[in-house]
Amino acid sequence: MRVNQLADALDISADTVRYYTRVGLLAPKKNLNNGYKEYSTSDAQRLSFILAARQLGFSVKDVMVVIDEAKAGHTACPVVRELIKQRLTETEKKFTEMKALRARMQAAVKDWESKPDQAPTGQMICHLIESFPTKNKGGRQ
Amino acid sequence: MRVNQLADALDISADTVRYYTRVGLLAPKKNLNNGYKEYSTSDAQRLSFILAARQLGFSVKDVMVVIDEAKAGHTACPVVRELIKQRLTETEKKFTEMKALRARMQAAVKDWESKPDQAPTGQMICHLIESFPTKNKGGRQ
DNA sequence: CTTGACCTGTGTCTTAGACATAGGTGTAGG
DNA sequence: CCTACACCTATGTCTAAGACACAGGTCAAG
Repeated sequence: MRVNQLADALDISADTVRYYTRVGLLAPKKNLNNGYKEYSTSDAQRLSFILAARQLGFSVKDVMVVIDEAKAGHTACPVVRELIKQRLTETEKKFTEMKALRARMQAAVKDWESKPDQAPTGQMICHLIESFPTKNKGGRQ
Repeated sequence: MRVNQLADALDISADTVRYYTRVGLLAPKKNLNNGYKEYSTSDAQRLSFILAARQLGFSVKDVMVVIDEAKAGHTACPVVRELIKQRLTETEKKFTEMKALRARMQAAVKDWESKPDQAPTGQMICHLIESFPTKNKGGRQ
């Protein structure tokens, strides 16, 4: 199997396969005849695992840790449970931030629809942005 | 004003100030005596603008475009309205994806609490991940 | 003058691939 | 047998927005 065949089979880009190969998650043997990488069925199997893990929010490095654990013959389950809790915490945080960002952006879009254009001055670059209410959280004043 | 004073004043990291300087958004003059960068009040003012724009989801490159427009004497407002719509669309998309990701992760955490550890086999790396229900969207089969 | 704490600029590193490019492969046609 | 030409490949570089490491400079206390 060559890179594009594998990529097509799992519906991802060839570059993604190459990337996982580059970082050592996949280990195809190279065809000495033409230098092409030849992926085996077990590479495909491992790639499926990687994709499943990525779908669950694990980082590529996480996947490496998990696979190393399994290669050493240990159960990866405890590590997996620990890692996903960390990633979930991070995701929750980013999610909350993004929700707030989205709200700000929506408010700005709506607000700016009714406001006129204005030429820049020495002080102002864009009055739309500069006059938009800032939520300053750590209200030290 | 030196980099740390400016950073502290606006409650961001010195590296962020250095980054904006590096990409040309800030243009301090360098103290020929010691090579340090000296930020003026107008640098501080511009930095405030950058931060306000960043808070609204504009990319650093967006900010550069907006500032260039203003420096050319044109109103940046139309560009600003256009850009934020694009960014909002992207943010909505990422938000939706992240919401789904979060749901998957939460489900996985809960699911895995009750499942036992299992040693890796030649086929399985981690049964928790591999047996987790996959939402395959484009159900070609 | 020296010590030590702090500060600075510059260069490298990060994620997870996407993109560009030079060259190789394979097949249809001559 | 040889040439086009379409397609495929590996490798190297690039991305965003800073964080981090590090070697050297500055400044005040002693």
